[in-house]
Amino acid sequence: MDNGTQPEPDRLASLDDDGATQLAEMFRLMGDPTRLRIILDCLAGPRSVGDIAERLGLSSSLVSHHLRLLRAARVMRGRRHGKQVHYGVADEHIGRVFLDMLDHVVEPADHDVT
Amino acid sequence: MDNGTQPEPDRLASLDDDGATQLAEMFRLMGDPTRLRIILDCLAGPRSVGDIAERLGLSSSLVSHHLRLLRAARVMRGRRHGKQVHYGVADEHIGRVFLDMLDHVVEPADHDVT
DNA sequence: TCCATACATTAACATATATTCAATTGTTGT
DNA sequence: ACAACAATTGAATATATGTTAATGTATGGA
Repeated sequence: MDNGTQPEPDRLASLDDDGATQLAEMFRLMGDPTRLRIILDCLAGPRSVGDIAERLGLSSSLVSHHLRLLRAARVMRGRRHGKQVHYGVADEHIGRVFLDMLDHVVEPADHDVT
Repeated sequence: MDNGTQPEPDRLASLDDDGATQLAEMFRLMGDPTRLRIILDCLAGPRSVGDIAERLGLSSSLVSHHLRLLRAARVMRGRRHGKQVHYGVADEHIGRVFLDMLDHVVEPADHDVT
């Protein structure tokens, strides 16, 4: 493994500061354990707020607060089904992001600093 | 587009709370605009702290501070070259994560809530 | 060895964010 | 219309986080 100079497409290099901020906003949303657990729970399929709350041991209020943020950022989507609102992940890119990140986390150490 | 029930591998569903926290930690690191810009700048190739600072218009101190966090999380790696330390992205998964997220951000709206 | 450079670390401060509790809105069934 | 359940919202607070500035530590040259 060389880890050389230009291994990735340069769509990223061409990102202006504004685009970077937008990206960061997304990552920030997933950077909270509670929110992440909510997302992960819904990856398997749409769930109601109450269900999520119960399964994860959180208050409905808290779940709803987080979902509002995720909704606003189009990470998740809600649909009414009778009394309940079922939430699911907005698109498949989101799932990919998690899988790649998971690969990174799992990856063996191999880091010497200096 | 159906956005159905099980579109993603279930490696994610099998994540325990601890794994979720670990993932979240990674995302949190990328959730800061300054840090993200630092990472993006280094995606094209290893750079010294001073270079990064100058190119992004930040103080060396600030850059160093952020790099320490990124180093600790194995997102970035540093190598001494004489007086300077050149930083680069730790592995290629990281680059992928950005690209997928970029796709998500770019994706057209298509969201109706309720 | 002495000095200047390049980076790292620490501590202090300001800001932002997650969480809880209470009140409210919306929906279904009687 | 009323009661019961579900979800949302708002305000208050505790905690966490980013940023800055000051100090410390290696490195390379004279």
